[in-house]
Amino acid sequence: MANSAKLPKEWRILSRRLFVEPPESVAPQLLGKILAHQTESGWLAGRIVEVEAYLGPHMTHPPDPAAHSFRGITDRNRVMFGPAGHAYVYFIYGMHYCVNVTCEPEGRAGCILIRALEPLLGLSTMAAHRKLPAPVPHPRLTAGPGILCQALGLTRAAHNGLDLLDPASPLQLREDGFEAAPIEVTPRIGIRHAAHLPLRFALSNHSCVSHFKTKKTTV
DNA sequence: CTGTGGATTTGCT
DNA sequence: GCAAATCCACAGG
Repeated sequence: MANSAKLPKEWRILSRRLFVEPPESVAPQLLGKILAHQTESGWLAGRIVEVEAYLGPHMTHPPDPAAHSFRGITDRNRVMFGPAGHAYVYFIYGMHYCVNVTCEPEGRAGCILIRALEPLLGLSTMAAHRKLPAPVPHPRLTAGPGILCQALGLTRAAHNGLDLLDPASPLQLREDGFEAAPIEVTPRIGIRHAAHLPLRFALSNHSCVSHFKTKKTTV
């Protein structure tokens, strides 16, 4: 009973216009926005504090071989080629889900990986999803692309392809007027290809940003 | 603190 | 077969 049946009315749904653009320009604008998931135990929500942009195959200056869309459409990545503002959820390393927001006009791929949240709503349910005894330090709840999906209860089967900008959707992106600054820009984490591109965006010095290891690069 | 192995889907070679 | 947009448990210094 601790969680809300409704989201605060001052949290507004984002405009789809924002997402019908290249992901490298949308990504920094997602910082400070809110990802919210409606579950049987109420709404779970967190503020986005770290994201990465992944460019579609139409982008050649530079190309982005790290993106799942780089070699074209597959069963897994199909929603990335659909309309903007939808959820692309994929399963990785046999273990974790990661959630992205699709960008670009329909027919073009491009997305933004949500890498870390600051928990806002439903913290005890998040702790239960994480199988950790509450109270859990906030970074242990949602600082990382895999664990934030675990905390919010997101899966490919249930959430891949959902419209994030529909007020009737169980998974939504909203804003509350939070000013996201200052922002730091760095290379992306955990990739080998195009590892030098400055496509990771995070709120500077935020405690819920993920701890990261940079991999060996091949390109 | 550092390093290593395991969980086991998806898609390319 | 194998690498990947990850995380955690556990071993050792």
